[in-house]
Amino acid sequence: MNMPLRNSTLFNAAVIRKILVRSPPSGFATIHAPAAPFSDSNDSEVEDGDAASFCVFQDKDLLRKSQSDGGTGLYALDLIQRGSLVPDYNLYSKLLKECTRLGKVEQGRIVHAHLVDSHFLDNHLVLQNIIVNMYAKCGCLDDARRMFDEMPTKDMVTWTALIAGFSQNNRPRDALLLFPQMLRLGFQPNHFTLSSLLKASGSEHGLDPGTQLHAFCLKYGYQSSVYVGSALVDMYARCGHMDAAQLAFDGMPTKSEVSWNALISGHARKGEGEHVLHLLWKMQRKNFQPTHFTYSSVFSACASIGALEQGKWVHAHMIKSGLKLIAFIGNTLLDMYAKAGSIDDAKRVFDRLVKPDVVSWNTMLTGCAQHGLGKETLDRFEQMLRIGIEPNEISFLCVLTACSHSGLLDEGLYYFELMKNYKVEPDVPHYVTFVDLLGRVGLLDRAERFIREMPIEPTAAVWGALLGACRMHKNMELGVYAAERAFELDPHDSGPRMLLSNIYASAGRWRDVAKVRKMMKESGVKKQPACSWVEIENAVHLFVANDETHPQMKEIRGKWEEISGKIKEIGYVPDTSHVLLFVDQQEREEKLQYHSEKLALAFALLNTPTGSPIRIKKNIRVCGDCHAAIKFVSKVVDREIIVRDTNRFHHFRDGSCSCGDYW
DNA sequence: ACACTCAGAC
Repeated sequence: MNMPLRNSTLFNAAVIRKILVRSPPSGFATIHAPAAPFSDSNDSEVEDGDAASFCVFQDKDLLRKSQSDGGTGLYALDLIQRGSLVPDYNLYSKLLKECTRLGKVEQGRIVHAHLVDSHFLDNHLVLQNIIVNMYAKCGCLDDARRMFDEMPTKDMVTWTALIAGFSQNNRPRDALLLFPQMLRLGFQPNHFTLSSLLKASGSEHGLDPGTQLHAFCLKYGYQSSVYVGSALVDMYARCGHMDAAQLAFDGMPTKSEVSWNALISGHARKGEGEHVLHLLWKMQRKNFQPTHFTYSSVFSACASIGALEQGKWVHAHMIKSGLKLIAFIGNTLLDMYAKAGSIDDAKRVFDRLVKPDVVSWNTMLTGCAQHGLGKETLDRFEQMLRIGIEPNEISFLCVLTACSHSGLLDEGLYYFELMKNYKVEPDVPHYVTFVDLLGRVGLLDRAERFIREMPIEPTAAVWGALLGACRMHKNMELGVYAAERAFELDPHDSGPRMLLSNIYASAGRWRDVAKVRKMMKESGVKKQPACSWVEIENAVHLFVANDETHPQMKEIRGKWEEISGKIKEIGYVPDTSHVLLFVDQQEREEKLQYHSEKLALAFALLNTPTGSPIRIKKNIRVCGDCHAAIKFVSKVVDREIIVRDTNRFHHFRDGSCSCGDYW
């Protein structure tokens, strides 16, 4: 007799029996009615599943009664147990499928136990498969595996259910390892299996498994399946091979929204905002409706290039299309507004989320921290704890970043300690941020000691943080030491060398500057070219230092000269220590004048209405001279100027900056 | 009768 789980320790039989034989809940009349089905809500992510699960009961009366136990169907099981409801395959499978859909494993376990007890499961491959699938979908992979192992006969569905479980629950290795086993036993993968396996082979292990699977698909002709095709597109995109992804996409005989989304999200991950917007437009022209996935990718693409206007436009488009603002997409929308420079819009989106999750909170915290709202970040974090949202490592990283950006030493110390209470292990980024905090407030020696006493090996980034602090406080000796440590650990990063040459430059040690530059050249380290961009009327304009190529360059230079004259009148003195060149004072000043952010600013002043805020994005940190200049400009033109650099936002208004000259 | 592909915070 085949009773896979009868004696397994998976279930506490006593407990289950107790639940099964308990008397039906009383007082139906006092049970409050479920939420009105048509209540107006922005967020429809509220599980409507409880209502749906009632449909397993044909009997209206039974349906109403079953609501009393939350619609889980336990009441039905009671009836089965008492013999007043005769179970059949249909009822069992519907119950199990509902449990799967709603993620209610505990209820599913009870149904499972019941099936075991009643011997209904014996030799019933299909039901067994449904159970494997239920555990796998609910993330109980050990249970799924156990069930799988105990099944004397399996078919492709069994294998696929387990493989899909692993690949959907972030265990790609386990999914891929099943493939050879399956082949060895003579099972031939079909398009169900292959799409799951392809999903599991995105990036993590390089291109190898993916291409092998691709060969498999070709051999058996499965590449024409929409599922397999989309999974192929996604796999190549995740491995960073967008050309191969495009090829796979073009080769699909029939496409779906999912195929488009896989392609779009690939480009979005690469930060190719323009192209993503182009694809969104193209997708619609081909009569495919953008879905939540599509918009989510598009918003994150807009976030990465800081395209606020285009993002807003897409947002409006989404609203018009009738898609609701569910948490799924709300988080990326929130992130887009925060990253594109409008923290107020971000807050508005956050306030409208009905069920903000950890990710929503973290996104909001990051936004506040990056906009220099240190106190607010901490307040929100405390609020999050009060509400009972469990903070994770990213939450703490946000909090530490906020402390660092706002120079809140005591708070930083407190939260670093607090991590223990929430069983969050500090990782490299936390150490980097903490060193940054100590360094900024001038505790350089303490920062160094902290690095030495770290329980994990410091990385180049950790030393880099100390180096940055040394630059700020002009401590050359320690700076050089930190730079050397950083070089050792990561010879390919140009960051530490740039910082070091900055330190030398600000001390006027031009010889050393030259030495570092020579080193960089010899080791083949390439400095990332600095650029700034502004978005004006749905177009992004990009500038590099001393740019000559922009069609409006003459006017731009003219504008800057005019502004530059005005700010000098009210006290701006060019700080030429940021120009690392062996040139005379005059020439240095000239080079400085046309840093990319200044060009972008002049361009924006020329092309935007008076009084409107100006948003500039930059791919490296804003230099000290530009920072000083922009402060004066904000006063002279009486406008808010928002600059996003790699780390944070600077809000310039009326001659000062939100970062408190501290970045 | 059961199984598959597409978002997000650092």
